[in-house]
Amino acid sequence: MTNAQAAEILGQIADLLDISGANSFRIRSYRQAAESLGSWAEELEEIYAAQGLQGLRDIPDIGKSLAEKLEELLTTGRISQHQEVLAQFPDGILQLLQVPGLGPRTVALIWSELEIGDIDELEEAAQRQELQELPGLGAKTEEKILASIARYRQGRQRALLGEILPLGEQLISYLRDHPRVIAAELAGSARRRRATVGDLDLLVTSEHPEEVCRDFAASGQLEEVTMAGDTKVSGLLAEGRSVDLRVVASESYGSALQYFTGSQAHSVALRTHGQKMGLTVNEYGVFEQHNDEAGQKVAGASEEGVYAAVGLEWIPPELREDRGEIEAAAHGNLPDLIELTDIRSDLHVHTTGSDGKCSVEQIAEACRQRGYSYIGITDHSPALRVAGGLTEEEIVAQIQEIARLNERYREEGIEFRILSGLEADILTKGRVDVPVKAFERLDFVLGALHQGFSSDADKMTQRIMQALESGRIDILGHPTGRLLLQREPYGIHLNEVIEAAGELNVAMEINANPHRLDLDDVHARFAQENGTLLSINTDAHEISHLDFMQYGVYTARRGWLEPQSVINTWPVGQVREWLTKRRA
DNA sequence: GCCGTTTTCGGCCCGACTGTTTTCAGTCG
Repeated sequence: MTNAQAAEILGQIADLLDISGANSFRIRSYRQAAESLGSWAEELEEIYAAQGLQGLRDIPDIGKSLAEKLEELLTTGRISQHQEVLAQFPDGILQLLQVPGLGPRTVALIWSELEIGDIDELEEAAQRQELQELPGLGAKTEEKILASIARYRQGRQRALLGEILPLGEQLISYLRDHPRVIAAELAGSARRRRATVGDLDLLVTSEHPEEVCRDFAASGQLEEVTMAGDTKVSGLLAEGRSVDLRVVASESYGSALQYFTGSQAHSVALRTHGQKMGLTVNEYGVFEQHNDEAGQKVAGASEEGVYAAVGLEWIPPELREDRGEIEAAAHGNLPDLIELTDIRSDLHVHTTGSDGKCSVEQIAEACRQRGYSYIGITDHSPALRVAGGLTEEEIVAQIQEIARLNERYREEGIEFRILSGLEADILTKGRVDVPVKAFERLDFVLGALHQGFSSDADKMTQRIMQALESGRIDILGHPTGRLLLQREPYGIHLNEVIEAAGELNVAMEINANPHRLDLDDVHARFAQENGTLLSINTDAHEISHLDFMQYGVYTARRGWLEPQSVINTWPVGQVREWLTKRRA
């Protein structure tokens, strides 16, 4: 039972209680608990094993009642209340809530009146125009529901940050060029740099909002315009992504930016924090409260001003998930977050030696142009034949080639070094696929799993542990094997692995490929808190992939990482020292 | 159902938009 699975069950209870019309604050408790669990790094099973019920209660938003329900879940594999509320409705009812525009009240209505319990039935009823007969629904709502169903079926609900961020930046750049636009900024989860993004939120300030809206709607930037008002335009990109543009006045720009950046949980926490100080925070500004009446406006034009008005340092968007950032900002304890410019190297790079597209020299040169001072070449090991794994002789030959290149850099007075590495397969039983002679001459080894993903969590964990304990691995690459929106992480006891890596002085990778981002933010943070080192690498197979580094850094920032926790922000001498000490 | 700078009861973020209404409920972010 993972935390994510437990969170899913609490979320389902919340949804079902919502449909059955339960007390809204009770429902919210389940939602908040689910959210809290979803971003809690320590596994429930471990917490419960070590500290019992009290340990569960120490998790934010888990009180007596929910702790007992989680205990039931951990010991019996189910929550009886969950089964009970599930039994009240047909199986497809939760899916109905996924249709945009359909909320719990409407779902409850169509279930009680028409016994509609899944999307197919809903679509048929809408086509027969039965929905518009219901109280509170009309022909227009019915049409909207049909359109929503079509969109729901059309595709993925979220997209990779790596796909959507460039699109968003292109739109922002268009808006900034508009003569009537004073400022434009990407908001929403894209600004928070979440690994996946639902839709794009664009925020603009202008003295002539209607002109900006009109021009944006007519610009052809959007494939389809679904709503065009005087301060708001909504539409779809060719890729099917929905886009919302909002135009606000300058004096509210900071508040609006804060509000549209979210997360919702962060905004709620911020407003609650403001309330305690007698201040009302909304998207127009921060206002003094006088007996329920809105009073003097004290901030709103800039985001910094909004946070300052409620006694907080400005909080970087990546941290705005209600994971303790407000308390940290109140005490001046926000982390000194890593930045892209802190990165001095990339320690996971492929060449034509295995399955890469360019030579050692070419990729080294590209890294040098990006301002790095060293890189680590890590082609695949012999066992990974499908990816052109190097033989022992080829590894030795590559080491010699790298030595020659380094010699040339020295002669030419260029401050740049190439480290000889290997992406070694972690085989069954934890054997690390690195030939003995090669191991002695390699600067470092990045270990990774490429097969046998389906074995159970205990076995997988043991396999990784053995590999770590062998001393043959300096960095553990893409630790969970997840592929965003495609493949779940393989079942391992990740925290045990992170703790073991900390003890054995092995660095955990944040693989910066936008499909992976593995470790994720939550576990990266756990690693740093545990004193485990990290390494942000692109796993580049061609030169353009080196630009993935930004996504790794975003993930690291979302995990509260400071530069000193990340080995490839260190000078090459420090990395070499670390490697030498490790091997000793 | 959670929680405490209004601590063990009584609150719980806040506003816009839409559609179906004639004063409001539902949904969204």
